Amino acid sequence: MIDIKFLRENPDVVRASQKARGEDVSIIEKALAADEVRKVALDQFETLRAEQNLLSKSVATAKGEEKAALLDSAKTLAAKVKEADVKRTQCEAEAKAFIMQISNVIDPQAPIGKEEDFVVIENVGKPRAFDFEPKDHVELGKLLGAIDTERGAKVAGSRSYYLTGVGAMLEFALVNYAITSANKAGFTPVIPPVLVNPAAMEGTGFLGQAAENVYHLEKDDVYLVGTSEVPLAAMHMDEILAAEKLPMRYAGYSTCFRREAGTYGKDTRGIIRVHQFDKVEMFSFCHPDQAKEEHLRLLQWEKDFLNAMEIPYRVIDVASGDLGSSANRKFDIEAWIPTQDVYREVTSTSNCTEFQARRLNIRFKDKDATKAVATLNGTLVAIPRMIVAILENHQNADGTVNIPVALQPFLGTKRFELV
RNA sequence: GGAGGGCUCGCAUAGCGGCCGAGUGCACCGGUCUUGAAAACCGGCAUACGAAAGUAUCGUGGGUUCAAAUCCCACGCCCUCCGCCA
Repeated sequence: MIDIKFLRENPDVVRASQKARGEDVSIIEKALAADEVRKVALDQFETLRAEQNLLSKSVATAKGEEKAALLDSAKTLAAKVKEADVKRTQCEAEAKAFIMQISNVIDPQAPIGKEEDFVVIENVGKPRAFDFEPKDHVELGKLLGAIDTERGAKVAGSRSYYLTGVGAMLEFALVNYAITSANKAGFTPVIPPVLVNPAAMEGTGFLGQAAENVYHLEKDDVYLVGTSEVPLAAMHMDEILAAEKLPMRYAGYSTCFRREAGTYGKDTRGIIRVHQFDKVEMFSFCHPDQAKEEHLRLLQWEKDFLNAMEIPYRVIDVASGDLGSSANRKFDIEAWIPTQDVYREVTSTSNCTEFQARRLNIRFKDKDATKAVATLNGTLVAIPRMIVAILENHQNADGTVNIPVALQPFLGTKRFELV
């Protein structure tokens, strides 16, 4: 949710932001108008209510006929108050509905444009030159006994898979390495709930346009999270955090569930796009003035991870049109996938400034006031995509795969052998 | 799944339908006193919107009433017991 005061004072900035995102600009006039109507309705209600409170008090002390007369006028006033109250509630809901539709104001430094208008910030490492025909991760996964997509489909449908043998071990190694390094960097490791209530989902902004990609368990009205960002952000919902404790950083390990609606035919082979996967996610609550720096720190931790995995990648500054509604800037890291001959997104970090915290009502006390904190998130490792990158980039001609040095202690070997 | 009990300002509690946005204790902050501290004493201590007046908030939502923390209904959460269970 954007700051209504900011909107009132800087409608042009918000308008420009909406436009850059390719989103509805007219919503701003509607929101401002509805806000005016809301204020009038609120004022009318409050005036009547004040009158009623006053009158009610005099009823208490009055006696006899005087009391009867007062009661009479109090009754008619009560009806008016009720009417005004209904109207106020209505106007408030309308105004809020408009305001909630407005996305976060983009960072002026974010590139303007559509999905393809991202800016490459840097390239790290060089795509490997193979002196043999590289196999894709599906084939390698079979040879190593690591990935079984056929049985995944048999048992759970498309976009499902089994990680077996070294595939399962590789997940444990990746998670261990990720959590261990995050812990060293000062993150509190967290295993959050993956089944959350509507308030958590709504507050983190996943019930808007993103709703169709979320699994909902109707009978119990709970949701399966698509990322641990949801339970991590909602962890401090309705709390006032101690200013001196900021930034508060958490590394959450959880399963993520995604319906992948509307992606038929996209990445159907392998485990690039799946309904269920595990992920270690970084989440930070920080002072709004620190958000930009914190965002770069999250990006650096992501790069450290990719570097440790010895995988060539590039960092892109995501264009305005491709930002999530809560983010004001987003950096993606894309790993080189040899058999696709392209860079594919493996991690992503977003600066949500105070946008998300305002919805979730997460604040801190400043000298002069209680204000919303800034929230930021970033992927440390999303398992399937990292497995794809490792298998494909570190494969040998015979189908064996070399293990990055950083993971060797967790796996007790330097190479995955054929089964 | 069944049976009970509870949800009030950081914590613990008080609260007759009007004098309750709400008392008390603890904690916390400021001051007096003290070489310093403790104790004692004095004062301050919920949040949001608003320039202010004011309005709203006693788990949440509805209802009764001129008037609800207080009465009624529904839901949520917590606790205890029984059943089931990794």
